[in-house]
Amino acid sequence: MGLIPADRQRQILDLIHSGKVVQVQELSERFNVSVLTIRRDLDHLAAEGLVERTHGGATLRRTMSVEPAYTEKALEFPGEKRLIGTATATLIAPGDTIFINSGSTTLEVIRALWKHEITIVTNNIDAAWIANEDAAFKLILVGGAYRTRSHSVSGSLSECLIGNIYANKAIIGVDGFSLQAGLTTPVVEEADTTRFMIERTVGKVIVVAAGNKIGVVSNFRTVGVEEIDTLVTDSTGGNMLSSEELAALGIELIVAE
Amino acid sequence: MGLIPADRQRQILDLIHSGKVVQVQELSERFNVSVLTIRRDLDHLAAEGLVERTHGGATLRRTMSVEPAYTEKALEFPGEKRLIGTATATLIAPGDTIFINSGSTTLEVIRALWKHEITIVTNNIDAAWIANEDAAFKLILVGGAYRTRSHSVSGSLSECLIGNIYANKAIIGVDGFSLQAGLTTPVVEEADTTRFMIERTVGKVIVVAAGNKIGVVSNFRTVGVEEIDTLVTDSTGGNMLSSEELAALGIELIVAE
DNA sequence: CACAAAATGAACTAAATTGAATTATTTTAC
DNA sequence: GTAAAATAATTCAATTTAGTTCATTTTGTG
Repeated sequence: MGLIPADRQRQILDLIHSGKVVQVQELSERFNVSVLTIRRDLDHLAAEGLVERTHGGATLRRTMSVEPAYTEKALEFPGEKRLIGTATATLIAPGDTIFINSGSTTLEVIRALWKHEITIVTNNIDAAWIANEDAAFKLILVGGAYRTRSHSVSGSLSECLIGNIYANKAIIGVDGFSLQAGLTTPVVEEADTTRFMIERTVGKVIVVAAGNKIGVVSNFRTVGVEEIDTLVTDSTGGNMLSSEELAALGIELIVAE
Repeated sequence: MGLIPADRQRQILDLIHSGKVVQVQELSERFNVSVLTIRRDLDHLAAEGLVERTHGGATLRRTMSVEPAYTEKALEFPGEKRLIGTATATLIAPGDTIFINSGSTTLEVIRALWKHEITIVTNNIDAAWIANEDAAFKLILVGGAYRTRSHSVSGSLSECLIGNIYANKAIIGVDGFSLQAGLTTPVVEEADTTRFMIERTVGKVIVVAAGNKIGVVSNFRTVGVEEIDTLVTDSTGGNMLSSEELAALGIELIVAE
């Protein structure tokens, strides 16, 4: 009865994304299939790089050498991202022109900004779905080569448009935030575009990062932490960093909760 | 009492959009047709990139979990536009780099091109929904100010990116096509962007227009008919124009049916 | 009306999924 | 450290689903 493999695997993925560490035994009872079937499901998901297999179950993937598919990431920590979005929106003043790079966290910031009378310049194509006729902000999309995995554009073609704009704030999402290694992402084009945005920003550079990004180092460096003015994170991230240490680097810490 | 295939497939698509996963068995009972027919329906939808087939059913494409309401919206003459899209796709060769402007008809062309190994440069942001990991084309989105109404970008910022590209074909959708007034649209920025695309095209300029656009004159002129090499329209449009008259202007007429 | 094209379903073969039994491996307990 | 328990890998048979080919029905067109 009941479920086809695709459906079962989707539900398992949802469980993992909602924070749980799933166990083979447990899943076997929940779906009324043998442990063998569950094991094969998890192997299948692991082969696609969606989860990380462990003994007795599976967890969220921890290494980030390949760019995760956008929709997988968007489901991680939705509550925290929304809080970060709301907190970040309070830093924005009417009339601002803001660079925002791609990522699910920065998309939440854009969502929180929808009644602000500002100009948003972004390479996050999903911003277009938030900009409807009721949105108060003006949206300028950066052009360039479209990458399916991140729903964003980047590359050298992007720079000719960004080069025509000076913003007075930048909101930057990252895959890794480390005091030693700085801001890092798994895709070199994304790093280039983000760096170029930061260069063209005359005001504050605000980094938004959920707790699972803090202390992480991905493949390509965007800029060092010295370029950063403000870090907005969640309580998990706040516990991993000290306000004093950041203040010494000239970074203001904001914990969204 | 049957449903025509297109209708059934549309309902299946709706089910997938609301419930994420459908099963062949289940659908077979619901629509009172054999599992074989359902399988063929799902294959058909999968061939168009609308769903992802799995064992026992089909799921939403993982790369586009939030489809914009826009595509659900009942379009005018969806059948004719799809025919025009398919007919236009046959004019495109592997390796081509193509400018495509915005509009629902050109979006259908992009949909028909999803398995072509080409480079598409467009200001139609909805193209991002068609470009998923299975799409064969490379997508370059033009940047610029986003207009909610048309889901497109245009304006002076667009031109710096277009100015870096020479395409060997252009596919142009219009709001009005008239032998006297040329190509016209209701938005001046859109006219500018389209004109700039045509200027940067070294090969054929292909206009796609459903029959209801033929003989219509809108507010702003893009270019005159002398700039056009090919017109693709439906049977309604074909009846309103004579091949000979167009040939005298150097325009090839293609009627999609 | 005749004809071509598409849609549908039946019969059959191929492939994938599933679970049981068995053996190997890792983890846990002592 | 070793033994016991749990988890994983392997092989195999049963079941379900998918792919193929063909005949029948429906639809569209001149």
